[in-house]
Amino acid sequence: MITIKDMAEMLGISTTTVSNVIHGKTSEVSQKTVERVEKILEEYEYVPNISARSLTQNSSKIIGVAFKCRKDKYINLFTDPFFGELIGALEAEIRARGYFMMTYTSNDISEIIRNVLTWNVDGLILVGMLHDDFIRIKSRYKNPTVLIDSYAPREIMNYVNVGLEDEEGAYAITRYLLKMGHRKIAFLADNMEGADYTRYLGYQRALADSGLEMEEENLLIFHPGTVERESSLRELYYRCKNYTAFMCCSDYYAVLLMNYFMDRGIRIPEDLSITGFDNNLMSRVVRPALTTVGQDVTKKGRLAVEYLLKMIDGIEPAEWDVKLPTELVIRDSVRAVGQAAESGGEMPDGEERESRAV
Amino acid sequence: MITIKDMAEMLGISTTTVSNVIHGKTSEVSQKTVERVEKILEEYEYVPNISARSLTQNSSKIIGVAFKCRKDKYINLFTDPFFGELIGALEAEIRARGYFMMTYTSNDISEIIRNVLTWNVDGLILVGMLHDDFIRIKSRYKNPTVLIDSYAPREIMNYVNVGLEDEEGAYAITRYLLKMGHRKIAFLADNMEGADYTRYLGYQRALADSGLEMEEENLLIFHPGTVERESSLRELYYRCKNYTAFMCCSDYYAVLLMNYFMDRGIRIPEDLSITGFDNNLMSRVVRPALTTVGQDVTKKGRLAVEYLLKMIDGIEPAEWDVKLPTELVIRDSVRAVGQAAESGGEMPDGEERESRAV
DNA sequence: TTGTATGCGTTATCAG
DNA sequence: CTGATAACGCATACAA
Repeated sequence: MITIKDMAEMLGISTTTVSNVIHGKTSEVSQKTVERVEKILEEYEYVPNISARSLTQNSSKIIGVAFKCRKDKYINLFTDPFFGELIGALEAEIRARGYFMMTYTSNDISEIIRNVLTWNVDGLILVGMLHDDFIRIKSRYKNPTVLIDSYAPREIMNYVNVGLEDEEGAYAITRYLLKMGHRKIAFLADNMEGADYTRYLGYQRALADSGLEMEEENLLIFHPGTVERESSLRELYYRCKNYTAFMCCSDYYAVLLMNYFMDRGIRIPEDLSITGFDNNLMSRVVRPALTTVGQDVTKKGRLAVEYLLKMIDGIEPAEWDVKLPTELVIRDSVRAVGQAAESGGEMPDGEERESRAV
Repeated sequence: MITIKDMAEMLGISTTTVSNVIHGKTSEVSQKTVERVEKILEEYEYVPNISARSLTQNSSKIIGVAFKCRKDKYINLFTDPFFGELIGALEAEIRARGYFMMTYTSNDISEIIRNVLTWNVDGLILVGMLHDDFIRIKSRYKNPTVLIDSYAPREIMNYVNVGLEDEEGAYAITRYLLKMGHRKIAFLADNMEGADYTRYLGYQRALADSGLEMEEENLLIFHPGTVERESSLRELYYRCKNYTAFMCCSDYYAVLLMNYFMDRGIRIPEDLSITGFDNNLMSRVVRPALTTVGQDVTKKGRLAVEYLLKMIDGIEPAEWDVKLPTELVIRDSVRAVGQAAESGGEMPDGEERESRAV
């Protein structure tokens, strides 16, 4: 590893001059020196030492990306296609902009804080954080920060949240189910805060707009990590006769249910309709293909980086709460029932079915 | 951000003493001073500046993880559940050992080299590298390096490869198909090098052990990225009558085929048996659930880090070519045909079917 | 037991 | 146009 000092000595000039050439400040250097320096730069394949640069610049060129995860989901977090795509998008955009990505996955906020401070990262992207987590981080880390999919209150300034139109997405798919004639629609989630709560709001509004009342018994709320248990699934299996459709808050749960039910003789969608949320790889791969609410995860990642870098450059973002649109993705897991079926079960509002492909 | 110097001044002592306390060299410091320093350390929540530390130690505590990807797969790489799980496992292990992970995803090797050198990473984990890539990287980067799933020749020393018993895995699943009475077994892959070639070898050996000849027409080799094209799928659809089973080199291709065929009226496994490779999320989620070859991706990631850190600590690894075992995962995508069917189609060798769950 | 001095590689200031 | 020189934060050899 050759250093600036090495090269300066070899050429018998000062480190300043070499540094100037490296940074393209050629107006301050004679043409001849520039050429000599550039030659040796090439020859020895000089690569700057970022640690040293960070020290003088007080900037690391690192974007920290911190994922808060449940303890039991530790290793598996990125098995979830959503997180996989997100991290891929973040990495691509961060590197395209000349920064480096350092990821921390932990359920221990103070560990995240330590890492972020120790590396003096120029900016921070936070995924899966709750309100309190964010407050704690912000109290120690002062650089620009972007949240992804958080529903933190707006008391704290100097942050941007990049999220999803959860309410509208849930509204759209519930409305679709209603148009297909469904009246007993179960709502399945594993919590009632943040995104899932907002989705619940959309679900409820759609019902109300159709003159339907929210019924307590249609709300199927489990604790995180418990839906996949055999006992939960069995319970859902017994109760599913009460509904004609399940609206699930994630593709994962939808697929889980669908397979459990199908393996036990229930036909989807003939006997029961099911919808998901996210438009994951899974929802495409499964048969019947899942009707779901789509989001552009790649765009979400790209936008998060874009906003963050703007803030790093000292530009105040125009928006503080960016919400990406959702899209109703109609596939094969919902069928028309009752009146809607008799009238031919045609698509409402001219929405078109997606052509099938993995 | 408080520094050692700040604290030394506040206490009226030297930076050396503070530094010693921080590093637990308390034998060299009086009990009283230790306490004073520790108090201020806590109070001001001191966090070391790694850039500065890297500079003096000539070690960054960073493990670089570089993924080589096809240009068109750029962003989507981690959508693949395999890479998702792998990166999760790597990150967890790296951090548990007190290091930091920096990821680079690129199809440009020189970019990867630049990044690795610029950060002076202590060790490097390489995924998806071809032989030439590895040679190039090694010519400039001298620190310990671990390959994952590479089939590079052994000329270069100072590296460990963590891979899979591809040959045995392919042998096992082909043998299983043979026992189930299949004779016309197509082999589907998108290349004929590295892992896929080794799998081909296993496939061939199983046929030979059953006294069967490899037939040219049973080899379905496409170019990378072309299998998913409509034209390729159509071709496979037309040709599939010639076979009773497809052995695919990845779960992804198996699921792709299965859905394409099923959507066109072919029943799986009644009309056609299909097997995959990897035991991905997808293979579990799909119906019929996929019979496949399983591997422990999390363990693979953990082992890679383990070997790398050993080398960083100056310990010569006991093995240079670690191959993790595979496991035959029997689910529902293969049925018994011919004689095997008549004799009841029972499982060979007492292998048991896995109970179904997502 | 504690302190001084030096160097790691880079950049920036300022004087020549 | 060029070059000393100091500074970033930390660790360590050596001196006291």
